[in-house]
Amino acid sequence: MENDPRLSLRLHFIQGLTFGRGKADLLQAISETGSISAAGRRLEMSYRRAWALVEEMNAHFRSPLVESSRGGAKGGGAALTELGAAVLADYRKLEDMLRAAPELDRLRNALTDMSEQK
Amino acid sequence: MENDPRLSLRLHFIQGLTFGRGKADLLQAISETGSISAAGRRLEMSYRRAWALVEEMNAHFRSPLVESSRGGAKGGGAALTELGAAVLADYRKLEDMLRAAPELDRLRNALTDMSEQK
DNA sequence: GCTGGTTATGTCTGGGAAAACATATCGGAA
DNA sequence: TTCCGATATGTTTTCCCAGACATAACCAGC
Repeated sequence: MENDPRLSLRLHFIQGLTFGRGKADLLQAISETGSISAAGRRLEMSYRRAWALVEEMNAHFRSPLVESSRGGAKGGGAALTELGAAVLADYRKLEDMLRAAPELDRLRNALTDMSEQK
Repeated sequence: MENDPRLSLRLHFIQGLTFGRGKADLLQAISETGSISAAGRRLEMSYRRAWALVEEMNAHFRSPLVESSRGGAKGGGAALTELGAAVLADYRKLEDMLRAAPELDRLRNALTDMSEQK
């Protein structure tokens, strides 16, 4: 009952900001692991990249989606802000809505059957 | 009543196939102009690119979305197949559904106000 | 048998994004 | 005061895709 690997939804707003499955999964992984680096490992992306995505999100939203702290016993950590959690939830809602749409099934059925291809 | 320039929806299926605003607009332009090259001009993309997109779509769907003919008085032309029209219509439906969703408004409102930026 | 506009492809190259690599910094705990 | 794991960035390298350019094939009509 994990996320449907066959589909992802990318929203493209003006001025180049996009928000899609990658950022949503990253937010979720951060909220579940408590750190950017652990989230990066889970999603098999470099810390560099995960951090860059977080920075991009924080910059494009009215207030940060992720807040982080350095140092300490565990080296630091990160967590979703209230807005971060809300954005993630809204995105998942849109995903669910899409997944439930009959038009999506029709589109899928129109695709070539890839089950036997590499 | 034109398409919302602030938003675009990209569906990403397995094996690298994506279907988003660009391909949808191209299909629509082909159906309205009757040729790939005219559609490309309208959308300000090279014929090379427009044709490549058509080829990609035709390859990934069970049957072609666009059928074309060469030569003749007008040099040739292209038109949507029944499936092509159906795919386009379904995609627009999904767009509309998304646009009407309250979650999308919430996401937009959470973005930084870009009205005063370059 | 030319003409013209279109479809259909091949090739080359520059730029930009992603990955790889490298540090610097932080601070609680032991 | 040393250590560790995490945050925070700078720099370099790789690589792929987009666009530019070029050319062939097609065919109704004149």
